[in-house]
Formats: sequence, structure tokens, C-alpha cells
Amino acid sequence: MNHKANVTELNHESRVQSEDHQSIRLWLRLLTCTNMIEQRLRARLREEFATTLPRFDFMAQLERAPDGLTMGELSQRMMVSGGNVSGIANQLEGEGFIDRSPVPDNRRTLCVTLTEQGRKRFADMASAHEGWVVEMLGDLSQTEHQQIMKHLGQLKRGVSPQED
Amino acid sequence: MNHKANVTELNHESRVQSEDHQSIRLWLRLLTCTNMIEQRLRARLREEFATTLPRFDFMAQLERAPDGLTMGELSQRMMVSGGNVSGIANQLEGEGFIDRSPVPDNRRTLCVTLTEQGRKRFADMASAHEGWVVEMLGDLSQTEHQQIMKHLGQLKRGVSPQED
DNA sequence: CCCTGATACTTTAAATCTAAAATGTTAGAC
DNA sequence: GTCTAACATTTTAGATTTAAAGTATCAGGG
Repeated sequence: MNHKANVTELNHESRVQSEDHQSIRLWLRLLTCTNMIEQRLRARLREEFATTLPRFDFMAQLERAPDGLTMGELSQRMMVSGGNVSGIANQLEGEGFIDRSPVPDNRRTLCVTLTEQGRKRFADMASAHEGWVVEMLGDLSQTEHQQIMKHLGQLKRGVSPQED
Repeated sequence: MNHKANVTELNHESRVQSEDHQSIRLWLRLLTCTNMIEQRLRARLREEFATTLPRFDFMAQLERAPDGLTMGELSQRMMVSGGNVSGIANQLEGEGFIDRSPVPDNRRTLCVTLTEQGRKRFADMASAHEGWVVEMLGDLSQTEHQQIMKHLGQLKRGVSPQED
């Protein structure tokens, strides 16, 4: 019995049934796509750079903010808890990839920046990372890319404006 | 200075810059959408049902498989490691929501099913969960829904067929 | 000045998650 | 029958994550 084709398709969406609401199907497909990509990126970063996705994300946020970011800004942008950011920052600081320096007018705040070594390290990883993402998503045509971006943009706006 | 509008927009995509590759932007937007939804669902499940997303996911997979699933099938469908599934199964079994029973023709395998109590418990959570998802994604029109599903389907197929 | 509440960050405790090793079972080769 | 490799699951060790509590700082009113 050859059920390989089925097996490779097993994921969150396996649970949908005909009576399921459209929105549930969409959510599960979204979750599946993200998990698939995330798992592959995670494995590659570990194999080739002995690092993790959150550590990469941390450095990526800093690379794009030449003036540095506060711990709180990093937490927001990475969409993880503050305690999480503290932990990763401790590691990266210990390894010499980032600096945490006090801000003159607010002693509560720390400004985090990449060190020169951190920038170099990130540059290596970033080009490999971009290659992996293009490998996974690059098959889509220009038009398809734009359409998906547009639709995810709508989706994002729909999710956002909710006050509890 | 009113920068509330900016603050609420901070997320993974904050790091994109004009020279970034299209595929990176798409990936970050996908990640942002998924994280936003996941965080809200996680909070609601905790507040209203004192449970977690992986536990909910575990039970959801079972609900849709009346004949039960093996531990391995659960691992695949939930897209998490086997050890993880063992841990959650221990909890849910201890609480009386699932059964793990041996399979006659293969003593390695366990068949996991929802107990009656588990089915009842899940039914409560599922209807609330569906409401939350519809609340977030339901604003999209029928056509938009279909288009996004189609595009994510393409994306999923593009990510999938990669052999390391 | 002294409170009060908000803010920025860190620490803590508990749950989750992973990769890898360990255990027990199966199937096929010989 | 015995060996070997593959398989299904659990266990282990360690890293990650979160929510919540804790610490320190700030800002404003009285």
C-alpha cells in the first residue's frame, strides 16, 4: 500500500472537515504554511550556523535599526515576551554580538546595538537565510507574490483592530 | 507626540527595508499574521478555559478522527516532536480526557481517542474557538477567503517538495 | 517632598519544545 | 531460527517560552 502521498500531506489541516467554517480552514492553512517554513529555517540555522531562529530574529531587528532598539521595542517587533528578550540578549551579549548601553535621559531604558562582530556574523547568516526563503517562496510569480502580500495585508488589518 | 498608530504596527515586518527581497517580505508578513492570531487564541484559551493551544490542538485532531490516532500520527498532524506529544498525552490522560489503548496487531502502536468527558470538554472549547477565529478572519468576503486559500495553497505546495 | 500609578526591564516558576538516546517491537534477509 | 535494520513510542537533558511577580525608575498631583 503506497500512502506516501498522504503521509507527506499530514499537518494541521488534516483535521478540517466539510462542515468546518471557512475561517477555521483559512486559519489552519495559514498555521501550516508558517510552521513548515519555520521548521525548515530553524533546522538550517542550527545545522549551518549553530544558532536559533529567535537569536537570528533578534539580530535581524537590530541590523535594520542602526541607532539601536530598546529591549521593549525588540520585544514588540519580535512578538515575544520581555523575559524572552532578556534571555536572548544575555546570550548574545556574552558572545560579543550585541551591546546593551544605558540611555542618558532614562535610566530604565537600555539601548541595544549590534557590535562590529555581530554585524559581520549576521551578514553571513542573512545571505544564507535569504537564499533559503527564496528557495521556498521564489517559485511564485511576481503577480502571485503581490496578490498574496495584498491578501495577507487585508487579513492582518482584519485581525489587528480588536480590543479585548 | 502621537505615535500610537506606529506602535500598534510593530511586528516582524518592522525590519523590512526597500532593498529586501520580495520573498523575505512575504515570509515576514506570513509570520506576523500567524503570530497575531496565535497569541490571541492562546490568551483566550487560557482566560476562558485555563488550557493551552497545544492541548487544544491535540484534542481537535482527535475529535476529527473518530477511530483514534496513533502517537506518531498526532505528532505529524500537530507538526511537533514525538516527545512533545507524549508529554501532552500524559496530562490529558491523567485528566481523563483521552484514552491510550494498545492496538492488537502491533504492540508498538498506541491508539489515542477522546473519552466521553474529553468530547464534551472539547465541544465547549471548539465553539468558542470557532467564534474567535471568525471574529478575526470573518471580515473577509467569500471571494477574498477563496483567493487567500488558493494562494496559501500554492505557497504550501511550493514549500513542500524540498529534499535536503 | 511624598504618593500613586505607570513604565522598562529582569527574574522566576511552570509549561512546552526539541534532538537524541533508550526501550521495546516488527519485518525481512539469510 | 537468528540477525539486522526499521519502526513507534518514551525518556532524557537542555533550551525556549510564557505569564506573572519583582525591581528600579519616572511623571504628575497634592
